[in-house]
Amino acid sequence: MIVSIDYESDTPLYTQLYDEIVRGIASGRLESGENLPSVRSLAGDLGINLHTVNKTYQLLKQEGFVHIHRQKGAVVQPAGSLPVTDAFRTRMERQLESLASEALCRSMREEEFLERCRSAYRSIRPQARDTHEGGRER
Amino acid sequence: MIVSIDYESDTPLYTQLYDEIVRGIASGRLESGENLPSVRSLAGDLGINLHTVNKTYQLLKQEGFVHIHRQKGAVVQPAGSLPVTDAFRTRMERQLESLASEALCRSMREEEFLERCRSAYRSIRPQARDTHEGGRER
DNA sequence: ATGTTTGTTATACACAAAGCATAACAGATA
DNA sequence: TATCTGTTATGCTTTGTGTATAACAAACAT
Repeated sequence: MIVSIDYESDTPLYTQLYDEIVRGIASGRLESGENLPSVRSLAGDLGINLHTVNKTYQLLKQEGFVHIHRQKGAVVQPAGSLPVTDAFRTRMERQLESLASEALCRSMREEEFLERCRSAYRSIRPQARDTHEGGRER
Repeated sequence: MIVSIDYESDTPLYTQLYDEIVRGIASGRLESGENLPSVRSLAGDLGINLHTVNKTYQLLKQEGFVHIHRQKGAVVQPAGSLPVTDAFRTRMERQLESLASEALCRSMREEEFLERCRSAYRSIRPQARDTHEGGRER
């Protein structure tokens, strides 16, 4: 698993790490049942503190993306096992409306806005044709 | 102009204020050439410090949403005057991919994802039919 | 001219978040 | 038993957020 961290970014390290792992799960690069590296080894590879990685893992556990067993480490949950919660819906709506507002201020038309949304979605799983229920990976 | 601030939110006050004003401009509720309230009066109305409002105005000025003249205060720039910068494109792409990743993990299909994007866009300007070039407001 | 309102700048302070360092504990495994 | 795992506990520094107070300069109304 390759993760890249940007120390210049203004987004916290644990948030960057969280986003990258969620993306990995969504893309299928991190398969269900796979083990994430231990907090110590990942922290060592990235050159950051163990607690920063641990904070990321706690968030992932809290959101249901991984389960954590002692000694086995963090294991990726099946992608379809997570529901679309109200909290996620609300957060998504808020972020989208914020983006749409700025896009409108820059006179980006609905077409282009939606095209960018579509290409963002497809950039995560370029190979997926219709992957909603079954969970067929490859 | 009505702005609501949530003190319980984890997003900073100046960011909330920024988002609300940008939304106001995008929606047309804040028209081009209109004056924003002074930093002191808005701070007074919201019950927050003048510097917090000033920080928001500085951000808005920096991004080109308003111009600031002494004594006249902050005036809203015409909505079409802002270009789609590379910085905005990059930020939009990053946020969309992050949202799409989580949506995919929750097995939200492309249809629903795009439908939510569309409804977010339209919720900003419910009346706009095709407002791309001319800047016809009403 | 004078006083008021405007944005602007400068300090200082309190509080929380982020990140790091170090250490220790408990469970699982070889 | 030794080693790896996640976990918890302190302590510390740096940065971001928000407030408080004060002062300055430009524009405007009287």
